[in-house]
Amino acid sequence: MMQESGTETKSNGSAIQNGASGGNHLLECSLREVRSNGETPSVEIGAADLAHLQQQQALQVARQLLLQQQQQQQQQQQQQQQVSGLKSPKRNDKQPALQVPVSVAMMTPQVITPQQMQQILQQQVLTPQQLQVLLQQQQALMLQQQLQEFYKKQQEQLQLQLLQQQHAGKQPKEPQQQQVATQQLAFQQQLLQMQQLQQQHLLSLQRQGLLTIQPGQPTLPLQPLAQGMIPTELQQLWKEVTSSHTAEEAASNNHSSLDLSTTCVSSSAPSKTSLIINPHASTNGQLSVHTPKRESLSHEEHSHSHPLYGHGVCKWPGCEAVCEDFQSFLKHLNSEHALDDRSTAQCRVQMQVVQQLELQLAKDKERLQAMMTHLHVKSTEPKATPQPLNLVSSVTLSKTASEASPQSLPHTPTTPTAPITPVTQGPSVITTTSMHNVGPIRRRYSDKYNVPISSADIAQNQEFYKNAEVRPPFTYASLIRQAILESPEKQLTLNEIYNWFTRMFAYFRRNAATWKNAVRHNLSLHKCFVRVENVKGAVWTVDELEFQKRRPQKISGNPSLIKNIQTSHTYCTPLNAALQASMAENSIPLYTTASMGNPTLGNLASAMREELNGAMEHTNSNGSDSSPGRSPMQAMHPVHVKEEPLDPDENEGPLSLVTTANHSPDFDHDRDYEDEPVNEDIE
DNA sequence: TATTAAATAAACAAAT
DNA sequence: TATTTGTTTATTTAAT
Repeated sequence: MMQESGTETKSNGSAIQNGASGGNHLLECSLREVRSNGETPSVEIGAADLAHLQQQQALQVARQLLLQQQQQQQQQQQQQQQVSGLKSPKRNDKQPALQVPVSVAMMTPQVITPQQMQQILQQQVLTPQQLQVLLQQQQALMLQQQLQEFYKKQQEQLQLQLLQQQHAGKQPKEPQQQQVATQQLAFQQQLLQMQQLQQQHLLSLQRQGLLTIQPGQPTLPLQPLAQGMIPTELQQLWKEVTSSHTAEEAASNNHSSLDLSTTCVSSSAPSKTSLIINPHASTNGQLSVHTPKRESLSHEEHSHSHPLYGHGVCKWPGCEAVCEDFQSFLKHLNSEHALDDRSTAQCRVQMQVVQQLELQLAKDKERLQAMMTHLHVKSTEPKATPQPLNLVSSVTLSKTASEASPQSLPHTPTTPTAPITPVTQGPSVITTTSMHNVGPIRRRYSDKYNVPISSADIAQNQEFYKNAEVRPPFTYASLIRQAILESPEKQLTLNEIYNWFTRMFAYFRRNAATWKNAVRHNLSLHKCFVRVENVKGAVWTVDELEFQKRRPQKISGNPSLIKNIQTSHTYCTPLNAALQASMAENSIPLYTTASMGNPTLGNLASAMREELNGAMEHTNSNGSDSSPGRSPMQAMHPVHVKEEPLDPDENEGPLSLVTTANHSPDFDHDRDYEDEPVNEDIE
């Protein structure tokens, strides 16, 4: 099982390399896709033959396009020398389109002439961000134009072929037209993939130091990316972008360019819109939010924390020249990485690198989302396995499962733009510690301090555990406490606790005798649970002080974890805000103590506080002072944390559920499972 | 390796 | 009497 997942990860991680070297595979995949989608059995020529033919044609045409493009560029250069500023008014037309989301600008696609571009650059009316947007737009436009041209030719050829077929086989027309469309799609895919492969190949070569891009190389594979602009313009653009910004700005800059360029390449889905700059890119906020900062720009003064300079080394890709100080670095930068074709090409390569990474990340995110959704859905389906579903094994299986079974989730291609934040990898639900659990689970889940828990996780996890028969990674004590704290009066009868368990966790809808016994055992065992005689019987309450006494488990060997904890500790207030926002986002009713007497958010905060306190105690444990009360959290909810020696009985282990189970929409409707006989099926 | 916490199982008693 | 509730002990497992 682990091996499976391991290899999965591995193959994912090396996707870029695979992409670089496995071009045929990619093409085959796309062709297979196309075939499966649009195969028309009535055509005499085999689909494979056609595809092969088309592939060759596509290659030829692509080569022609490259040559034409170079010729065009030369012509443009000549024109540029002849004409000056004739079309300069368009510059003003273009500017607002840049400030507006890119997609708007793309609605009236216009290729800016090199002259215009030069003027824009010279007069510096645009911010570097805008310039880069412009750059991307131009590339996309040119690419689109060329593709259109390409499609025209392909269509002509196809029609010729089809005519021949008609004469030969008298096939009905409709399927053939469909085929034409399908083939066009295939061509589009092929061309894009070819470009992608070219770039990847070049990238890998360059990375290995096997290739140095020389200016003016006639068949430079990078050329297609720089379509529509002469290298000098690109360089100027890039100079604007790179030299006039702080590291931070440069980072966001990169990001925007990345989004845009990603769109050009990420068109594995053969849609025309994929050639247009993705609206998603403009919604990232990077593009429109930026305000012009030209006034304050003096290039060298800006920040010695140059993104291309660090630890005395030039971080230009493939350079690593040692520069003693920032000044020498700047000299080096200007001399070695001046505005030439090589630097420009390297910039493009870097952009490709980033965009590939982004692409990969997006894919993996989508995959994760699908996995989560799959598990969620799966749990509602009749299950073949009598054993409680093990989360990790499910996750491990989910990929193969989703691949194998068509009934698995609908993949949503629009996921990247969906409001659902992809679940943050790591500490939340899926923990490697929950492995191997089959049947009675003895495993303890010590991910108690694997905070921070993202609010999205919380919402998702809650629903997840509600529907998936996955054992929650929380101790019984934590769960019981949570159940009690969620109740309006902070007290529950045993039966109500049972009901909460079954309501909130699908896992506890079976093996009732076992877990109920455990619940009772925990209630009796832990001092933090206080039995109170009531009119209608006995109820259980939580003694928070006792609960706080629990000895937190040690955090060891994961500084990043501790760091995270500290971070979230510090920013717990924003965290709460984010939490609310997220819950609103996810349409989860937000119960507050004030509004409904339900302490959901308060509990959540307190739960987090507890976890954080515990964590902080331990991060400070080498010192004498655990000082748990000084945190902002504590300021909000002053709870003392005793530091006396602890009774093992009071120790509580893995927690952090509190956050999970808190936002149940039907959270205070005890009726859900109240009268239902709990499945006592398997014993 | 020893210790500890948690899960699990089970015996038992009291209350319902 | 049967079931539920509550307590306690023992054992196993995993983490530290």
